[in-house]
Amino acid sequence: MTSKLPVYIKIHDQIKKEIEDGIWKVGDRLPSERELSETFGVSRMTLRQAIQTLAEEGILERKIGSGTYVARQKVKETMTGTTSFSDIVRSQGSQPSSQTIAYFITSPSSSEMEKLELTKDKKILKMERIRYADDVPICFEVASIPYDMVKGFTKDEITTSLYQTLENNGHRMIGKSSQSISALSASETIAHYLDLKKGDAVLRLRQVSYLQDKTPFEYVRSQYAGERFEFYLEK
Amino acid sequence: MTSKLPVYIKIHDQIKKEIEDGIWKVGDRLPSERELSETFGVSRMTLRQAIQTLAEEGILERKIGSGTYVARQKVKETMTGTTSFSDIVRSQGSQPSSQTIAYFITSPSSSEMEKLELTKDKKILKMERIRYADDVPICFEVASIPYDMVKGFTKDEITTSLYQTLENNGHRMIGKSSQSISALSASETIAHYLDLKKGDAVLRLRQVSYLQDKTPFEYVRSQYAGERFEFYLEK
DNA sequence: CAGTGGTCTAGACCACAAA
DNA sequence: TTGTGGTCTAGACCACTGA
Repeated sequence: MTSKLPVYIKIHDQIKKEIEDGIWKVGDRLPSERELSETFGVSRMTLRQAIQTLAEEGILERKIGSGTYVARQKVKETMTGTTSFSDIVRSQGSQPSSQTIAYFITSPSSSEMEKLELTKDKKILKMERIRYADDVPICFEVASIPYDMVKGFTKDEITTSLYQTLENNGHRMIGKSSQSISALSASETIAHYLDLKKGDAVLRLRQVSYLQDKTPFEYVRSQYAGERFEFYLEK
Repeated sequence: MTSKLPVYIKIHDQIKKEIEDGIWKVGDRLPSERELSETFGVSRMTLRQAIQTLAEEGILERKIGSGTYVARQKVKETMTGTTSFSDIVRSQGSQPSSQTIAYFITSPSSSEMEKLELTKDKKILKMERIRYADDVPICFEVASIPYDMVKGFTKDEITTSLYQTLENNGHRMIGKSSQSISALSASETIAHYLDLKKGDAVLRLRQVSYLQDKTPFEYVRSQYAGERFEFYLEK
């Protein structure tokens, strides 16, 4: 239930929703903190905490001596970035889908412990899946997530859009990610998954994603069918 | 004067300094918020603001029910997104070099006309070269540049660092670039250049670079030995 | 000038971690 | 159970903005 959430989170969610619903438009000035605190029936400090989180997310903008305004919405790109498979596929006019090969909780390997900054007593959620564009296999990926990070979420919430779930339901702020890209020849297993011949060129992407406080929350290793996929980047 | 700074900023600075001075070491638990607020002679809310900013900077780590700890420092500043081959190689502790295979002026192909936004009466400067790290071949690349853009520069100015020459000598401001990355199998020619076997996995990078006024000034197609090179990105 | 966000106080109760 | 950080209150004064 949402009723156990802190008040300032609930206020945060409501104001955010009101902006999304168009009640407040870009550039609008919100009522003053004193007015809002009265409206919501909380102290000004609590109301300020809600405004604070919204400001950190870039949704609101505070101006000393003037007021609090709805900020112009910036690139939603930051949320998904260069590696959201679904968005890339959709932007090319195809339909993304995926098949989950494995989904289980286990202990972290040494590289997972290092990348996710975990101790060996922690558990991770591990997922393996094949991703498709219009039913053509494009990518095989293995994702590892600290189990503590997704405890309480449904499998669907985790597999469909982890980023969105963490931000909207988990109130975690997504930060940067570091990635490395290289090429290699397909193993027999990968060739089978991606409908390739063994030895065909494959693009390997390793990605560690972090929250805004620098806590790593996802380590993904992907192999893309080289001839069927391109990464596009802008700098 | 520091005296006009908010109290919580001054407390922030002092705690940060004490950590830098080694009074608190990584993993140490700080006194509780209640103790610290008494020590500094402020309310707990004010003290919490100081702790808050330090936590956001990753200097401190809070643990509910346990205490506040000095976080392990994770610096590793963002390696800027520049896909400068020389910089990447140097950052990995190797020595970059290159061998020019071809360097000539010609008419643009249709894809070059499109990417560089040229008409067919314009000329381009075309360069082919192999790039090395510590004398190991890493990459074969073909670069196309509108000839008007580099008229008057020496061959050395163009091949050594085109970006620097354009900015310093040409007074052109470099802007964004768009890139695509995919994987393919090495052709016989590429295999020869990069000391690979035909069919080995190769990373292909296509890059169009623009000035700040959106004028394209370089179109580069590179093929990297897949097993010898990785791209690192930060988003 | 009046109104705004920024800072600060001195309390309080809660959920959680560790002993 | 004790102590911790997390949340929350009902005030207060400040520096700044804009009319």
